[in-house]
Amino acid sequence: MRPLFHPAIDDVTVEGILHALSDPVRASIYARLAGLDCAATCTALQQAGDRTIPKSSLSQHFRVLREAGLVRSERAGVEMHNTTRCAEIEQRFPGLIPAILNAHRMQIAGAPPPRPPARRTAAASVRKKAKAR
Amino acid sequence: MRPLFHPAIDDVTVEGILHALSDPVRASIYARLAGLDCAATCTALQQAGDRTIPKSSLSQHFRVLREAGLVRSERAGVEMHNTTRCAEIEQRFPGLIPAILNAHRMQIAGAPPPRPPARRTAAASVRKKAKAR
DNA sequence: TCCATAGTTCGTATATCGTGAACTACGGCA
DNA sequence: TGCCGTAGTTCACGATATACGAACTATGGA
Repeated sequence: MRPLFHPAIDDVTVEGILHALSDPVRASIYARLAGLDCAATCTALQQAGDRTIPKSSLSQHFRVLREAGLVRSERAGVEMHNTTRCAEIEQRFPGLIPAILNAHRMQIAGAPPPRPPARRTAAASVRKKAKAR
Repeated sequence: MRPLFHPAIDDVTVEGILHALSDPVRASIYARLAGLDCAATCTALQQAGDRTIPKSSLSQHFRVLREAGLVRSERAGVEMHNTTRCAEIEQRFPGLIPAILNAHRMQIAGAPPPRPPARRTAAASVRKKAKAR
C-alpha cells in the first residue's frame, strides 16, 4: 500500500481543484466534509445524494480530492481521517472554495428534482439521443 | 451542420462550469474572452500560452464552453462571434466566475515557469513514473 | 492465530479527449 | 452562375481517464 501523497500547497493548481470538484459525487463529498468541523472517515461520506458509492470508487474519489490538494487524509488505526485543506487553499486562492461551495448550495436549493446524470450537460444528452436514432 | 446549442441559464450547472474551466486551454480561452469587452472569433483565441491549438480541438473546446453555458456563439458571415455569458452566470451563481478567473490569474502570476501538463496533477505524474519503472 | 473492518489496488469494460482528414457554410470575384 | 478561399464543424480513431467488482492489505480486537 503506497503512502498517501499530499501535494505541497504551492503545487496545488486551479485546474486540479476545478477538475476534482466538477464531479458531482466528489463535490458532494467535499461539501459535506467542509461543512463538518471535525475529521470524517471515508465510509461516513459514502452516501452521495440517494445512492451509495462502491468502496473502490470512493477510494478513487478520495485520491483525486487528496491529490488535488483539497483534502488531507491520515490513517488512524483501521480507518482514515479526512479533513479539508480549506484554510491553506483560501490563502493561495482567496474566495475560490467558498464561491464554489456556495454555487453548489444554490444549485441544490434551486433544483430539487435531481436530474439523473450531471458532468455530462443537458446538451450532451440531447446530442447523444439525436445520434442514437 | 447542426445548429448551435446554448443551454438556458437555469440549465447551467456548476459541474459543467467547473469541468469546462478545469482544462487549461479552455480556461485560457475563457479568461481572455472575459477580458475583452467585445466579441472574438475562434481563431483570434487560437493561441493558448505558447502553442497554437489545432482547429478541430479549438472547435471542441468552444463547444464545451458553449454547452456549459459559459459562452455565447453567433454565426456572423463566415466567422463566429463569441462572447461570455458572465452577467447571466453571475446572477445564477454570484461570485463563482470572478473567483475562478482571479484564481487563474494568481496562479499564472505566481508560477511563471509553465509546468508542461496540468489537469493531470503533479501527483499523477509521479505515480505514473513510479509505475513505469 | 483467526476474524472483522476500513480502505486500496488490479483488471476490464466504458466513456471522454485530442487531433488529422474530410466536410460544410458563407462571402467574394470572375 | 461557378469557382475559390476562409472559418469553423464533423468524423474516425488512438490515447487517456473513469467506474466498479474482485482480490488484496493493514489494523484492531477476541
